[in-house]
Amino acid sequence: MKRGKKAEAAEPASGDEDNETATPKKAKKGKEPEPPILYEDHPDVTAAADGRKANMKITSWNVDGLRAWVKKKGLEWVREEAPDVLCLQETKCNEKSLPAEITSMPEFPHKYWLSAEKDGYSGVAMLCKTEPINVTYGIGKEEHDKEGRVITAEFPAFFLVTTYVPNSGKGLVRLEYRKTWDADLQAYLLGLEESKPVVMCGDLNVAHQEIDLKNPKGNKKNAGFTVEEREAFTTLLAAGFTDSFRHRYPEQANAYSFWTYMMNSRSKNVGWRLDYFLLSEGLMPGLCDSKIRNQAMGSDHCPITLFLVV
Amino acid sequence: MKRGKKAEAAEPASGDEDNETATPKKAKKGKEPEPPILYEDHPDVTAAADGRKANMKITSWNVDGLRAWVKKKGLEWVREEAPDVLCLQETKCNEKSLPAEITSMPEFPHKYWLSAEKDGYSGVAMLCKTEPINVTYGIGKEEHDKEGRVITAEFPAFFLVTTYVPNSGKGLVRLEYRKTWDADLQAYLLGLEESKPVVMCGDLNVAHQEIDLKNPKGNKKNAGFTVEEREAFTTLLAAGFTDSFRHRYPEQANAYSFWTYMMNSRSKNVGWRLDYFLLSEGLMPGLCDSKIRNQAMGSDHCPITLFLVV
DNA sequence: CGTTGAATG
DNA sequence: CATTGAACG
Repeated sequence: MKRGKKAEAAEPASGDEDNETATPKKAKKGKEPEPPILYEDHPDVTAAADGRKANMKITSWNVDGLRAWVKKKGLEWVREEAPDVLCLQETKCNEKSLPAEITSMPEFPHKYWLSAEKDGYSGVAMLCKTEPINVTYGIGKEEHDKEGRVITAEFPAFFLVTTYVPNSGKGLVRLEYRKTWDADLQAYLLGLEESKPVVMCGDLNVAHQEIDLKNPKGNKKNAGFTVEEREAFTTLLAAGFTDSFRHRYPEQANAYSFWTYMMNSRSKNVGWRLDYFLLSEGLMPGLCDSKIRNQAMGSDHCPITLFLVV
Repeated sequence: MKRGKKAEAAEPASGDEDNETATPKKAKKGKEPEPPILYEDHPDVTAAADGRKANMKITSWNVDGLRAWVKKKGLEWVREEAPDVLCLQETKCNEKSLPAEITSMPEFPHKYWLSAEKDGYSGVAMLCKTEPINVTYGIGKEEHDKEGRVITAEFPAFFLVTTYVPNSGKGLVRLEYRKTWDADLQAYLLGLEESKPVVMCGDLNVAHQEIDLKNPKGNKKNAGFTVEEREAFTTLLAAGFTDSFRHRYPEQANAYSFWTYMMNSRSKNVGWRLDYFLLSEGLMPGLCDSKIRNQAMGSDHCPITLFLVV
């Protein structure tokens, strides 16, 4: 496996995780600038606790419109990052309209696309350096599958599932649908796990705990931070999945992967952590690092990257 | 009255109109570049045949979206042109969304806006240096007036009507409505004329004769060059109006005011003359010049300018 | 605030 | 080909 420059320059894991996970002193006055996000300054950890080197680098990014994101040089960042697998959400692009810059990308000879019935809505993609054993689309329920939200790739040691979870909408108009989705997705993942461990990544459209968004108090009635969405996430973790970022950085505040375009939220780091890598129990010993690439621009989400040994 | 630099630099009318109206030799081979449009190189004529100097300069422009046109520096051209009255069509903007650049323009202290019921559709405006005696909106028929297509300003010596005539649509789906419109507009104009002569300007959405568009043969079934639209225009002229440009330049070919954005039509001068100043009989002795400003960019139409003595 | 297709021209 | 508001986020 080839890895990107940053990964190759990184030192192996060395017991310095305590520093990385230290919570910076919280600014008490509302208008003061937030403390820097220290974990981002740390080099990627590319070996597991047992010393094995990562052999799988996976990046996930909600691109909020693939065509605009390509124009904004999203692919140049991807080339630098050089993951083995690139998972994209909210492509909003059917296969016939894909820009040549991405369909012809030689770094990823194996490309999988899924779009919604409705044009310009939802849509996910997975691009791979090495060919998966098998690739499937959707989760086997027409109600969900017409929205183009899930691609599953089977690799020798695990399933990789990328998903764009339905937004519950303004006024929570789609929260009921979302609850059906959450139950059906969990059932799907547990089904997969009967044969192999699973990595699930993507825009899960929920901030799990108060630490996962800037303004928890004001958002308890808003899509992405309702009790229902948060509890479904808790239930999924209880069923055997681990939130890899939070596992690595249990106390890290101000670490977000989404900022609304409105009100200059990103420059003020008023954000949400909505993008995740969840890992089955069996994969946890191989977890090297789980990072949020909050400097990468081109969407209202930033990419996240997982380093894994399998 | 203040006039623009170009107008003040122009010599008075001097009997050289024959040169201005000479038809350039027509290129016979289809792919050869069209001859230059000679009349455009001539200075504006700012006096009438009887020697009186123009005291009214009126510009009309279909801006195809006022907000985009402002961003494309349409107003800078207007400042250079410095007309006494500026008539705009297809503003596609309700009054609350007007850019400050135009609502605050000191050159035109008197501004009149009309938009369609449907947002982002149709809409006309009239901006004046001096205040009209009276201004009215529409032509008194609800069916037409909800589309925001006519503003009438009464000046001491004449009515000025600016209009955006309904397009008959792809497949002529709206030709029947257009025929109603053409009849009703003519009735409206003749009603005005009973008290004062009339100048009507705007996007009339018809090329009158074969000379008025590049490809007459191919457009006989298309909106803007159907027999019905052309005959309605002929009927209007027969009722006492004169096409001021064609009167001044009776043989001038390749003189267009509209080019579709498609197929690089403008760079090839594959266009239509759709924008007009029509004058009542009584105003004809005061006609100085009627020009097509085909160098002005910012829309798929270019502006036209009338010089008049009243 | 920003992306997308639909309507309109 | 270009502008606009609607849907969605």
